[in-house]
Amino acid sequence: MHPLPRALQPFGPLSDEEQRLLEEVAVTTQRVGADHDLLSEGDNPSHCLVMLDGFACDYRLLADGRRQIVAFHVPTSVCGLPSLFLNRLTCSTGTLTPATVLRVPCAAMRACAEHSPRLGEALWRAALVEAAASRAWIANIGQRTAYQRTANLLCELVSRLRAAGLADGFACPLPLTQADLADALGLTAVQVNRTVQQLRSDELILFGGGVLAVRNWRALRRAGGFDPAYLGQPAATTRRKKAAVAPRDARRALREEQRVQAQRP
Amino acid sequence: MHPLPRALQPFGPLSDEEQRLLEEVAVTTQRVGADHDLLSEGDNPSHCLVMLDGFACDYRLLADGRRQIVAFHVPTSVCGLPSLFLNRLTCSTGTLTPATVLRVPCAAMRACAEHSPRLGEALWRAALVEAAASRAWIANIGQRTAYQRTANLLCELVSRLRAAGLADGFACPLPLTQADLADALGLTAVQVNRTVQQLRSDELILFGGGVLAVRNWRALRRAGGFDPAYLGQPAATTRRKKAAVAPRDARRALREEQRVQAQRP
DNA sequence: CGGAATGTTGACCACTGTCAAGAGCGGTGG
DNA sequence: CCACCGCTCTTGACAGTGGTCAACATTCCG
Repeated sequence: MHPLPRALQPFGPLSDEEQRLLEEVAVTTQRVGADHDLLSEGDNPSHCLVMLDGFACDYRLLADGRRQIVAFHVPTSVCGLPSLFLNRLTCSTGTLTPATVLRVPCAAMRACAEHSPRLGEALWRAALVEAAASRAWIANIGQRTAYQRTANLLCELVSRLRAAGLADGFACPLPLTQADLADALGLTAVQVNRTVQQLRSDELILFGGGVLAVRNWRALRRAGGFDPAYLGQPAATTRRKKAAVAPRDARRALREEQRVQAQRP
Repeated sequence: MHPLPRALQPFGPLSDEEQRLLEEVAVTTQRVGADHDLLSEGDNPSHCLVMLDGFACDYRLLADGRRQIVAFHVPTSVCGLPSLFLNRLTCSTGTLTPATVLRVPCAAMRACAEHSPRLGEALWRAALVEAAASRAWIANIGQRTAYQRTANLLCELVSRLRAAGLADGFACPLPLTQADLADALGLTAVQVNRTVQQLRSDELILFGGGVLAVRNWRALRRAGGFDPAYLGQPAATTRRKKAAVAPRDARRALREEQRVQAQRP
């Protein structure tokens, strides 16, 4: 199947005609090397992109040169959706490995969306799922320890690579350096190194040579508190119904409970 | 002006007819108390919301009861855009103070967007600006110290409240507890307390009694490395053109430069 | 065969979390 | 009117996660 309709398919079924429409829109591909900026903060790009091959990320550079990666792009990901309707990007997109991308003119993409509502909805869902992932990313960095964070991120990457059909079971290509992971996790490369070693010695993963293999998926998920719901994939497990308690009360009750249990012995 | 068109106006000019359309769609308001969930993770709500009065936030609860706030909603904010096209929310929205909200049926909102492309684009921009804010939030939490983070968040809040017309110069209502800020910043309440005190003693802010007053806007902005571009507001200052250097090279060069400077004395 | 990028390790320490207690303040009910 | 209660803010002591710095090992590539 053509890469553009395939990239949007997870976000809503498309008719044959809609697929053909998309195929006509996206015709130019581009090969770029590693560490190459595909989209730059402040630009007003005329194209958005589909990753055909290679890995990329969205990142923001701080004044002191530190880099925060805010999203990863794996093959089949659509990048640059903000440029469809905003005239100034607020974060950059760069490759992490050599990559091949499909360039899709924004104007044509918008025209398609206006012409076919279902296609427009698919684009909406793609953007909203990405936004949901960002919010999950915030919670990951804001609340979890290095070990938990790393486990969680690896879970996300494996899930997405599996969904993209790039994994062999729970093993997948993951040509990211530990420094890349560090910039994504808000940690230093040294700390990521130690954390990865611990994940290895806990027999949760194998990671090296551009390949990640999960040895114990359940344990890795639990370690990272990973819930795939935000990826837009149907949850594999049954969701437990949340108690209908006001949030602050719930937390208070929980703390109370823990205090009581602590007094128990 | 009616609150719904006013909420969307910053994201694209609307014709009189489009404004009237929106007024007809949004007719029911709702008063709720503090700490009340407006939208819950896992739900498929039939309405999205416009904040008329009061403060709210989007948050995710972790398994251990910790809360990460991923976005604040101030009066005039639109909440719940994801429910327009996703059938399962992945984060909750709850009030932080008593609040009044306008309930907008999702189906009607979608119909409006389909009927009027300009209106649809305004919705797109609203969602994309929110997504951009999430990414900035990630960078804030991932890379900055408590002091910088807090300064940055306060800058964002003041900017948005000013844009909403709720500020008097650089003073604005901000009825958030230090615990709320802590949950937003990925810090503890104790640490936020100490940080706020430092911001006060540095004569950057006054904060208390539900009011925030910025005493030194430039210094606060510098302290937080705040760049308002992502809020969709035209940047107040001239943007400096970024050097056309590959990111990794740029960082390497920067580190090199710092090392050299460190050797200087 | 070098040289650069990446991964690994150790020593040290600072920022931030944790725990605990107390102060101030406003609301509520007797 | 006052006492009480809960929430928020504040402060101190202490601990620990993770950062910094620096060196070395290893792999990859031209």
